[in-house]
Amino acid sequence: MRDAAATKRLIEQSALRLFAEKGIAETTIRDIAFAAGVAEGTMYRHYDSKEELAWRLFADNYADVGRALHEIARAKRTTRDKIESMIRFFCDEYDKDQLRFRYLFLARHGQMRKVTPRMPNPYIVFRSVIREGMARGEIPKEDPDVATSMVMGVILQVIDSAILGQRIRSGLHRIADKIVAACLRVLKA
Amino acid sequence: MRDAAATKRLIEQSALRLFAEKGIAETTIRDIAFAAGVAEGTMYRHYDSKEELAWRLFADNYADVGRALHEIARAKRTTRDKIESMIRFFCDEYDKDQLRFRYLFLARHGQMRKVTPRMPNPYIVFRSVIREGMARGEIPKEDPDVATSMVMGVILQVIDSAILGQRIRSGLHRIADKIVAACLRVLKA
Amino acid sequence: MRDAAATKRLIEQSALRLFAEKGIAETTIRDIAFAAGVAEGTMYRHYDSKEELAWRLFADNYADVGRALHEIARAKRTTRDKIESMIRFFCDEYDKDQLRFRYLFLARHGQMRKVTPRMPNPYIVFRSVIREGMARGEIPKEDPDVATSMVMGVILQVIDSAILGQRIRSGLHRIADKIVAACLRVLKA
Amino acid sequence: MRDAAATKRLIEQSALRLFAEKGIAETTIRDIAFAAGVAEGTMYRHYDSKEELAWRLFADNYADVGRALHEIARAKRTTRDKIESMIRFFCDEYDKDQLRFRYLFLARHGQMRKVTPRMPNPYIVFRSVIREGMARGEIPKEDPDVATSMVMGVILQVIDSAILGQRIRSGLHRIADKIVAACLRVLKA
DNA sequence: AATGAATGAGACTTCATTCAT
DNA sequence: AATGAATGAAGTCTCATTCAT
Repeated sequence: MRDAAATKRLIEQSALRLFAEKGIAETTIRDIAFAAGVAEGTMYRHYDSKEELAWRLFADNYADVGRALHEIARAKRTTRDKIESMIRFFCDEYDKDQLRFRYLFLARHGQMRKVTPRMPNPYIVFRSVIREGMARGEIPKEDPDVATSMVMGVILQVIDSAILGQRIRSGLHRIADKIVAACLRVLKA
Repeated sequence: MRDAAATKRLIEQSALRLFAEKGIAETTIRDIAFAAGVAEGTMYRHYDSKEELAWRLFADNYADVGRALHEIARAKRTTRDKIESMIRFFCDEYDKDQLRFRYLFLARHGQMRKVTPRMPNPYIVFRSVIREGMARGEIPKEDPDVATSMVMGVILQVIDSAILGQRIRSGLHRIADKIVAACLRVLKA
Repeated sequence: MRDAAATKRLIEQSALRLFAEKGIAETTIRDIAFAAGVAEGTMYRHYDSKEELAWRLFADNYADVGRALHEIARAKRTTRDKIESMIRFFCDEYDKDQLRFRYLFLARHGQMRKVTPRMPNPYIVFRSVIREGMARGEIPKEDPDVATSMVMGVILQVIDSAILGQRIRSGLHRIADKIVAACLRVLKA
Repeated sequence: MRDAAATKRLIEQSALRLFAEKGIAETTIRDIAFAAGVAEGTMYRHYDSKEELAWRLFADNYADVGRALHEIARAKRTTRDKIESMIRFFCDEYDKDQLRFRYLFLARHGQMRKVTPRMPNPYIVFRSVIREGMARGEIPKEDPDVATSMVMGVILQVIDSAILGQRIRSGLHRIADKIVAACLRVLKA
């Protein structure tokens, strides 16, 4: 037997890269197959459709990040420490695997409507940390969704600039401190 | 002979709405024509292609926002006032015409690579205001691109949450104060 | 404008012929388009899918035959006359337009499950004539579905032999008398 | 090494059922393999292609019926007895194994062109019985192909109604008498 | 200036068949 | 003898674009 799992992984890697670079609609099955070095029909042994492939790539990675953030937050005591380690995680992951983030960003608007509240979710994790911080008095009370959005905005937009523009070129670890500090100021933590 | 300008406007409105709601690739010429109440071929009287239509809709709106921000910034003296009025402008505009912003957001990743540095550009305006503030000593010095990204992140992500999730439902004018304050804290202004 | 109705008719004629000659599954859209002298995409302006085309071709012709039989039966008084004129109609129509019948026969097993009881239906017309004859005492009573099936069998199988084998070559009008007589014997009318 | 013959039988049973229920073109190798509980490639150990499988399933069953009818006809003296026992055989077989008949019916139009005159053939058997009856003066003379078609029509259409519609639900043995009587009337035997 | 029927390239997808194991 | 992953030809269908009216 050939190794089906290896082939699947190959397809996923190629698809993730092409989707992230060109967009989902702009990437054809043929592109993916060619990049993965398999036949066009091979994808369909692993996914029902291109749409499903795009969704799985989004959902799995999105949930993975959500789960990882959850663990990270649990491992720390204070809200400040939680926020800090979560942000550092983002920066590290981005540095390690830009494509993954690039894809999550790009696909966000299109795939978000399929996200169910049940799925592990980075936004939710951030919000619960912030809410808890407010409840404990470590952060001044205010609308948690607004606060969460602003904090995530700081992080994500820096990443976005790194992705999109040639604005930010260096690895994010070099500016992680600044991001952390800015976020804490946003929260008045 | 009918009023060509009116037809064009009709097409643009319909296209903007559909692009913003479903995405560019997911919207067909037929969809647009049907929504505008014109024939399928009519768009080609006014634009060379669907791609050009999407681009013009993006570029014109993007430049409009850039120009408006530029004017607003010029009208104020201090960096704090500039930032504040620019953010209020964003919030007001979003409240007035969500579709336009939704489209600018959605199309961003796909169209951004075509943006030339020459075009009036919201990011550039923000950055020059921030740079100037640093030069004048109103804001502590640091990497202006990082600072600009963080500030824009705060604003844009709040809008994004308003667009995407059911996180933020009210008009943005109600939370404009908070956004302004947070941005100023980010800048330590 | 080009004449859409004429194009549609062209497509239908070509499709009917090819379906009847080769079978539905064995006929490709390309075959149909080529035979009709139009582009492959043109069919889709008139039908949503090949399946729908096959169904419409079946359902419309099937209902047409049903309606015609209904009129023919109404125009006669006695059961014998009704049966006779219906059978002659079958023979005449087959002689005039073999393809139509060939297709109805061929597609029967595949399409029949989609036939709703509401549609005009040759079988139903025959059965109601036979039932009425039984009620009036012109035909001995028995299970009307069995009687109807047997009568239709006589007619249809002769047509089938004409279609399939090279068993029966002449026009059916030459043996219409025999078919009529046999059917009346079957019914003991 | 497993029992190849058993595997083959399993494949044939599954294929016959699926072909009869859904049609040949609508049944995939994967469907058959799944139903038979074997791997997709296994069919190719026993048949060269799906087409061959469909053909063998048709031809073997068709010839079997032809051979059986031949034996049955030989065992009787008078034409009436021959016809009667042949029809009862049809009814019994249908009651015993509907799938087989269903498949023979369904595949008829598609496979018939491959039938060679050499093969044992139900139609031929019927015709020779009828011809012989005419020669012996037991049946009035007329075109034997027309007569054969009409007789087979009576039988087959009753079976068809049993297959297709919900017209005839009971076992055919209950109406075998009626079918026999009707066929003899058709032949004026 | 507009229409909308027609086009046809190219996308997605299916599936009979092959082949390494 | 069987497996099931992989193939790739061939099919269906979409849709931006063209063009006769």
